[in-house]
Amino acid sequence: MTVRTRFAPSPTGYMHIGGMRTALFNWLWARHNNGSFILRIDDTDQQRNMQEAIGPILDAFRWLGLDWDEGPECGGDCGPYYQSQRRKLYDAGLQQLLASGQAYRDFEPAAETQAQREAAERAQQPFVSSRASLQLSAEQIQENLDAGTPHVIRLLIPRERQLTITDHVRGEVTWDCSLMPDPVIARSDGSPLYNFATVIDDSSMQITHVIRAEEHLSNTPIQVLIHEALGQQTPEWAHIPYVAAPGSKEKISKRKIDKYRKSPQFARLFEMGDEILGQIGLDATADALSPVMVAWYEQVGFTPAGVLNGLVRTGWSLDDRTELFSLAEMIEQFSLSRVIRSPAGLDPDRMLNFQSHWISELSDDARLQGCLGFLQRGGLLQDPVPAEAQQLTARVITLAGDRLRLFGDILSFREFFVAGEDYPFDEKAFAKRVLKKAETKEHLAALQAQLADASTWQAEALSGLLNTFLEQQSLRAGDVFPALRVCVTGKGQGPDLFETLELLGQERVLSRLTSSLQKAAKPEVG
RNA sequence: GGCCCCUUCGUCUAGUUAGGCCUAGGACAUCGGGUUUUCAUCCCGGUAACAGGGGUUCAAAUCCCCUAGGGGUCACCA
Repeated sequence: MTVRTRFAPSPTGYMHIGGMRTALFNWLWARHNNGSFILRIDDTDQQRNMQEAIGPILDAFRWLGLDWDEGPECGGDCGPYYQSQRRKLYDAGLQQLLASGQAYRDFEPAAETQAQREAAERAQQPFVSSRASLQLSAEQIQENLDAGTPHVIRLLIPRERQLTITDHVRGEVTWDCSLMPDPVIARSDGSPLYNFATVIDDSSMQITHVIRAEEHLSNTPIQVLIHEALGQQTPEWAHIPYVAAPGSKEKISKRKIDKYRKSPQFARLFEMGDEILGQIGLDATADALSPVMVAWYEQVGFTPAGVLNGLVRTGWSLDDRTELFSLAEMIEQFSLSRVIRSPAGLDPDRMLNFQSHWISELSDDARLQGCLGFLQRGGLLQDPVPAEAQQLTARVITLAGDRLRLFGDILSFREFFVAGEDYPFDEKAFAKRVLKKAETKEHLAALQAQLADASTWQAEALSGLLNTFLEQQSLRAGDVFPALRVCVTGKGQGPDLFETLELLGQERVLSRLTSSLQKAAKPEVG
């Protein structure tokens, strides 16, 4: 039998990082088995702008390169793929259960049921349905129906059952059905509830493996019972642990972003993001854009491979040594049996580490393409990027080397993209490397004269010039190089100085040196 | 509170199914050293864990029991 897995998001308008991990596991299991991956929109209770609500979700899949064989946009043999359009199927299932007596119309007022539930809770007893409506005669039921008395449809739980499932990650899990209330499967307006619609859909879409977060574990006995009542085969189950917030065991949630901002584990990631998002005109404090959302990673310049590797290694491992997985390797190696049982916290440091690895695997051109958009949005490059600006960018990227961990990091090399001095200037570094020793200014002035006379402005020649200068003046590299760097880049450290000078160009180096020396002459100003 | 799940270094994890190869391995983070004009990279090294208590056994991270802690879920949400 071909494996068919599904991911069934409700249209919320964003893609949660934990949900993405669940989707990835489903996708990997399908691909690993040469099966199909289905995307289904669980919108039984939503009535909002669908495009707006599912767009970001589909975008996240597309960005990560996770394709779906059936679902929105592409359709498929088991469509439609929106629950809101599958009402006929649900109604038929409901009729079947009603006819077979495995479900019943419950006319008990909701307030009454609620009161019973509360009473049971107060008495510290498990709550089970009163089933008062089961005592109604056929005539009474018809009268109620004719009178339009509101009622829901409940599944009749077989209370004598002990129900055991064999879960791919939890093993055997057993429930005592005598402790379960009869679940509502259709609202008083006749519309189906999640547990019921899901079962109908999983069955009619021939889903073989339901891989979902463990918060659904308690829904499983109900779903098994519905499958059985309908005479359907049950899919195989795999309840994977939810993704926890860094350094905690709590499910990561978009409602706790303020708390995460203050957590030491998360701090670095937020800082990096804020720095970048601020420069490209996005609101870094918006709840919709945080490391809880997949979109955030794209917006700050993660690569899909980095995010994917991070996700697959939270809650799953191959063995005791393999950390790096390309998408192809994940497909090859993924298995449900090696999913971890306990919740795994999202680890920002490892995310970053995987990201640095995968960005370094990219071709020069891919890195260039990734960075250009950030420079444009940051206002440092025009929209059609002029050829020479592209060349410059490519050279800055090469120079930056592994300092470029995110595409968005290119924005921290602003000094190469502006003609004037509109870039951050590290005053502390300036004070330490330039102002601290009086003679440094003289050295820089002498050096500037030589740089002004330089006829060839290339790294190699500049290296020669600078080293010769050191010899002439009997100085050490540390006496001049760091100072020169601060003067022309505003930074206390960075990539190779000679390459930096070459890329900056003679004109900018000289003018920035001039203004730095002016500044040094009157340090009290500013 | 009921039901269910989980518990190995700071973090992600290997080892638990078939007890001995585990004086518990790896990775990330961290600390120290080396390379480098600085930073980053890279190389070398260090710190650091079987939740607790009882059993069973020649032998337990691994099996059994109890306790504790953490979490999920208890809707006419999904």
